[in-house]
Amino acid sequence: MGSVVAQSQARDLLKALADPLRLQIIESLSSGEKCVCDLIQEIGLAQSKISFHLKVLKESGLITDRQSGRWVYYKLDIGALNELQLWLKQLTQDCQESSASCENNA
Amino acid sequence: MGSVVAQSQARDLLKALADPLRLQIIESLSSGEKCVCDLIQEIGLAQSKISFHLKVLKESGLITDRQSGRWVYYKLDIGALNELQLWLKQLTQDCQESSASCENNA
DNA sequence: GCAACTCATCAACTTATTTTGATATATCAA
DNA sequence: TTGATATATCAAAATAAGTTGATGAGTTGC
Repeated sequence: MGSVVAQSQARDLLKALADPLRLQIIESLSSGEKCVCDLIQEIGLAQSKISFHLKVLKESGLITDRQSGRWVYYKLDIGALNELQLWLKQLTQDCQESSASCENNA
Repeated sequence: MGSVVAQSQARDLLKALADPLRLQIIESLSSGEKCVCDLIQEIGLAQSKISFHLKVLKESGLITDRQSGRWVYYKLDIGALNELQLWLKQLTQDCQESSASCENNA
């Protein structure tokens, strides 16, 4: 109901995460900052493809970049991940507050 | 790294959530169980459209349905939301464990 | 300067997703 | 049974997203 985390923000983050290749990148970056070349090697796909998805992730705010010489390093932005966590937490709370209206099949 | 929550599961949930209309439905259902007719009224869109997205959400496991007479009621499945929360939590933990490799711009 | 290297970008193409409008199925009430 | 209501489904059209291969821009070492 009274969402603290904007739906539009959550939507952008979710959309950015909703791609298998981008998830791979995200999970790879969870073990530390990497340059594009590292990601290309690790994931084993065309450079333009990786760059395309890095751009999407960057625009969503999930990752940040930093240039050093010829290399560009990317890392996760924990703030964005926290926003999403918060949004989810709210959702489950709202749900539980509204008279047992949530199923639990976990 | 050693992910407890499968990436593939997270991906399915993220993909299902990554649509503005489906997010609207999800947020609407966070205030309680609703029939399709309620959602149509609330959201103000074509029935086939709503039904289409309900199906996607149901297939992802985010919602469950129950028929009662001519009506079909949908509700959130908190278990799925918890899975996603867990996945996110792991991600941020992995990130923080790997030597301050995460940016915080929140 | 020049060549090699890292990465970004772009246009054309391919693929996936969503929307639309129509029709089908099931339930109920009369 | 008939007619109305609620929802699902489907094929076609529209839109969006991802891929590909090529080119461009900045950086470095020679």
